[in-house]
Amino acid sequence: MKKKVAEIFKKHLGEEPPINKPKQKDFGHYAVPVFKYAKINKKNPVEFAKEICEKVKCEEFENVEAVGGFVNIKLSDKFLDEFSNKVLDEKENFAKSTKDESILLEYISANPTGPLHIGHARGAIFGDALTRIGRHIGYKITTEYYVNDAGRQIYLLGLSVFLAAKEILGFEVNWPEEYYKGEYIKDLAKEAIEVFKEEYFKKEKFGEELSLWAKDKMLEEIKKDIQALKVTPFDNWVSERSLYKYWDEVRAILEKNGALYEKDGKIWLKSSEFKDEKDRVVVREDGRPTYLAGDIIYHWDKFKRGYDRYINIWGADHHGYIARVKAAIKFLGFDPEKLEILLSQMVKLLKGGEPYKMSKRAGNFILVRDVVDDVGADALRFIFLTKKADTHLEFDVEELKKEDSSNPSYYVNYAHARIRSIFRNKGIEYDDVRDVKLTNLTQDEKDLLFLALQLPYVLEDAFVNREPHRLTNFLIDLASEFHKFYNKNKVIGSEREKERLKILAVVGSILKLGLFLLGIEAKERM
RNA sequence: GUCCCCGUAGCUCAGUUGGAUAGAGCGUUGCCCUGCGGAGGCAAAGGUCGCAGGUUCGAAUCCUGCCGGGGACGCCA
Repeated sequence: MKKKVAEIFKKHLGEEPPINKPKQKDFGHYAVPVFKYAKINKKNPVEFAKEICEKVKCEEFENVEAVGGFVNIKLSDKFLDEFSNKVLDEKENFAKSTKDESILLEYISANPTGPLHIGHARGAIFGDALTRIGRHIGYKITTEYYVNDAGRQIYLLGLSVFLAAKEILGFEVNWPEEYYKGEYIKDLAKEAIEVFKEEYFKKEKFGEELSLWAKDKMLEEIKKDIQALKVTPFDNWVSERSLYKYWDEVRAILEKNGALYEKDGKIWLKSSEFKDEKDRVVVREDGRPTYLAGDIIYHWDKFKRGYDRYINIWGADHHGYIARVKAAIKFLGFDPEKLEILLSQMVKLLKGGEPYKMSKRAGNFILVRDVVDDVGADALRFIFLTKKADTHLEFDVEELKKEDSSNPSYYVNYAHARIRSIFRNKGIEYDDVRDVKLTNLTQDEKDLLFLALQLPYVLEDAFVNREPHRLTNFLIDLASEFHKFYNKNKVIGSEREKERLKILAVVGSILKLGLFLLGIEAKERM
């Protein structure tokens, strides 16, 4: 719609001008500032706007007028009707598009040493919303979860389960400084006793088999958490452990490119040559590769798979890590510009005004599952998706339980349910009003319809900027416009009943599709 | 000390590659159902957009420097 307008202006200005939303509704649907073009043509902006005005008049526009240095445009009913039919014909396929870009999106990638906590949920929901929106508008997105199933943390997981099992069996246990706490460890320990038998835990030491078993169990839990959050299932699960066999090969490439040197018996990556503060160890004195080595192999593996773009969603606490990974990618001979790292900031959870504290190691973090059980996945998704992912977010779980307007997910759902209720009462469906011609639209009708038809641009905008919250806020706006309209204008029994039903059908379809792309179910009734 | 995020109404936050009189929800106050879902709507009140410069027709938005809040800076992963 916007594109069509831009094309009409292009004929007269030589290029597609910015098409803005006017600040005031009475100015029209679109506003085109012509200051820039007036300057090029050395004319007064006000005069120039008037000139352009005369040139762009056509049947697509009901009215075009110059105000100051702006050209304001009102779209014709015919134009709006055409797009409405498109919405009703295409239904859930509306605003679909095609793109050439292939994207590998890696997100969550939480350590398989415990269930997902609320911070992970934010990244999960953010990633899933991006995936849904991106796929809808045609990006070829592959989703991936990187499983950190190697290293010290996995050992610690095994140790924690081992000691917990000993304690259950009545042995005296000396807990080390660092271990995993929480009920889930005890649950794992109980199960481990059944699987590995009591004898196993009478020994002094445990083997890797216990760690790996516990890791697999945790991974199953994480998969359940992901499901509980209604996240689209991942395409790939990549194991860190399985990558180390390529280390020699990757190391050879790094050496060839002069990325490594030896010092103090360790091998270092010259990451400081690329914006990192200092060089980083990749192989320890004892020959064991560090976590960074694993990540270098992983990104080598990713880039070898040949995607156009790579997106990683990381917790904000990893931001210091970006420079070294990008440096490594450069040393491997790939283009680090293709890797985009999005950070999801901390979530501060409140309950009744009191702050919750989160800690990964301690047992007092907030489990995703608990919150989902408490408020539901939809409400949680909605609240996370109303804010930018890279800013701190604070919310009170009590707010999400409220079934009133203070809870935005109810507000939007209510608008949808209200529309569905109208059609239910009438005993008809959206299709039944598809062929109604929209003519002589009132200002209210136009405003509501026009807003609903913005969805395609909102989707592009939300994805390109990696900001799915733009879609969420759009839906809140649309719901609000609808409520206003409905309060003011009678639908059933009105002389414009058919036209209004068609408009509501469009709004209802858009609300449903928008919610779907956020991974939220649009309710028929509440 | 270095790096990242943030600073907009009492609170939580939007503000679309710089555009017209800066927005929403909550909270406060007052209204609106013989009208289809009042789980709504309308109105009032509430702002030096952290501060100071700069860029230009034009800045909450871009640049620089300060101030304030949060976070990260391992041979942990």
